[in-house]
Amino acid sequence: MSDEVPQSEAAENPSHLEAARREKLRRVQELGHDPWGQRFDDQLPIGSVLKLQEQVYYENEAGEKTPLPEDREAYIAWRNENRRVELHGPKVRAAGRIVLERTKGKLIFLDIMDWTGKVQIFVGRKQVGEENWALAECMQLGDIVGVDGEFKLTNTGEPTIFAEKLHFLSKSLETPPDKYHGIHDPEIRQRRRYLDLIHTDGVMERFLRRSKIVQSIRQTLASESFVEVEGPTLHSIAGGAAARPFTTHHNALDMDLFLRIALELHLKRLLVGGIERVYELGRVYRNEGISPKHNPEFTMLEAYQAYGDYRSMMDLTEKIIVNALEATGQPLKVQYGEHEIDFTPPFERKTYDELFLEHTGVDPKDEAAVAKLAAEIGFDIKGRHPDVIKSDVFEEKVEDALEGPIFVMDYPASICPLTKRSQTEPEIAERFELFVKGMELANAYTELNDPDLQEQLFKTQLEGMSAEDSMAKMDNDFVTALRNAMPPAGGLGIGIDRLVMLLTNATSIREVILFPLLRHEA
RNA sequence: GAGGAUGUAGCUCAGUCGGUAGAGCAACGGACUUUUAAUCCGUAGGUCCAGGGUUCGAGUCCCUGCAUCCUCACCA
Repeated sequence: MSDEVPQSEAAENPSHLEAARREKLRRVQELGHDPWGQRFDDQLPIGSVLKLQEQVYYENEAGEKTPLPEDREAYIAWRNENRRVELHGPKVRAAGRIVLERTKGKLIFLDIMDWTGKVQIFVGRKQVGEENWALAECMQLGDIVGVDGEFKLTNTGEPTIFAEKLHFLSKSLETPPDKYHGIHDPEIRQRRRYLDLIHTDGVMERFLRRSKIVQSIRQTLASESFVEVEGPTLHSIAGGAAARPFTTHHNALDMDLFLRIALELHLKRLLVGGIERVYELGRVYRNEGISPKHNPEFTMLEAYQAYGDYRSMMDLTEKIIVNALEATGQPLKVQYGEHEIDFTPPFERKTYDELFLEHTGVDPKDEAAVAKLAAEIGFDIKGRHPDVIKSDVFEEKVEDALEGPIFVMDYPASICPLTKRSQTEPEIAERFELFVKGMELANAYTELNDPDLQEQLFKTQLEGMSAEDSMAKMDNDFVTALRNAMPPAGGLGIGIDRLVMLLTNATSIREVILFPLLRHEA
């Protein structure tokens, strides 16, 4: 490196904390080591290292290999009586980030952490020699280092790798957060998720668990012969749900486009095309408010099964959730905040009307009574469709009260423009929503496959409902697809982030999304 | 979009009635060969979120803006 190499602004004008770190970096280079490290083979995950503890032994007076007292107290007592006895343990190589450092004279204790665990490293000046000692003196909190050594116990019974050779793997130029308190500022936790993953207990576990849940869902669907596909995220008509879309533009085609708000309409086209069990697990985008339960981009599962109906989707929903619990090593009754959620199947199943009556005391079929109740709550009822009014009351009085898990079945048909009507009661749509802790977790229909009715419903804008609030957006291309015969089918949507919230005991959706949307930094 | 809370050293936080900016951790120098949030001695580190106002004097009081969190609204 010559002096003419341009340096970053930070390098030219470092804080005293950074200057100290750059000085250590320089000394690592002086010692002939690469501060940014090299490929490091054959290292054992720290979690696996810790499992080797039972292999630690000593030789008794007869020269026989003897295991150590298992109990830590007993070991310490034994050790105090037998300080001179040499311990033997397996040779290991490990790598990780330094999260704690204690120096004691010519000793350095480092705690290094990888994504499987944390282990202590003992560096004794006499034991490792001057070269390694000099390198160890350059190691700071936040640096990533490797070690070769013998895995055994200290006098206090701490499982420890006794360093024989040290490796510098990557230098941190930034000072890590408080080693005891970590990061409390939720803004830093979200903007700099890497620090959160390192320093906040449970964060790594939660995101690894999210991955396991998603993996399990794919397995469950595969075992039911569903095929995963990828539909377009750029739509010319943002249909399939009631939400405001994000808008964007394609320059070469000079074409306004929307980011998808649902997966539905393209998956149903594939049902027409003969992919009889099809699903997509992907991101959708809704230009709506942000809350502990809402992020502008979130992950959705939608699955469609030819020749099924909404009842088939209830069974599938239960399977997906129960398997996800099993895959993450959880019981069917999970703790969520102060409460317990019992996911033991079958989940409770009740109709919309039953629940309406139960929670309001008003007969849902009595339009006048429902309207009166809505007016009492404070809803504007003028010029609005009776079912829209009923739906408002339902959301206000019933949904939040549903502890669940409960399948709410049979919605008013007029608010479900993509759903097949009940054969016996045409004013009822074969639709369910799964509620848990007042949160809508899943939504499913017997899919409407009558192209004429679909076209008619797309045209019908319910009174008092804005275009954005309506799921009914004319999509001629989709209607044309239906004209080619879509098999009768069940369809299911599950909000993956919310499922992960429930299965990882998170109260905010931002705790289960790695990089939630934030405004520009102040 | 509305209301409330918060914003001080790299991190976690104090800061009284408006009167020269504080601690712990981290950093730097030193002591210590089985420590573990190690300990002890010493040193350094600040655009008090930003801008304006009141005042002899503002981290503190007032106004505006920005960001985060919470509640509500919209939504899944």
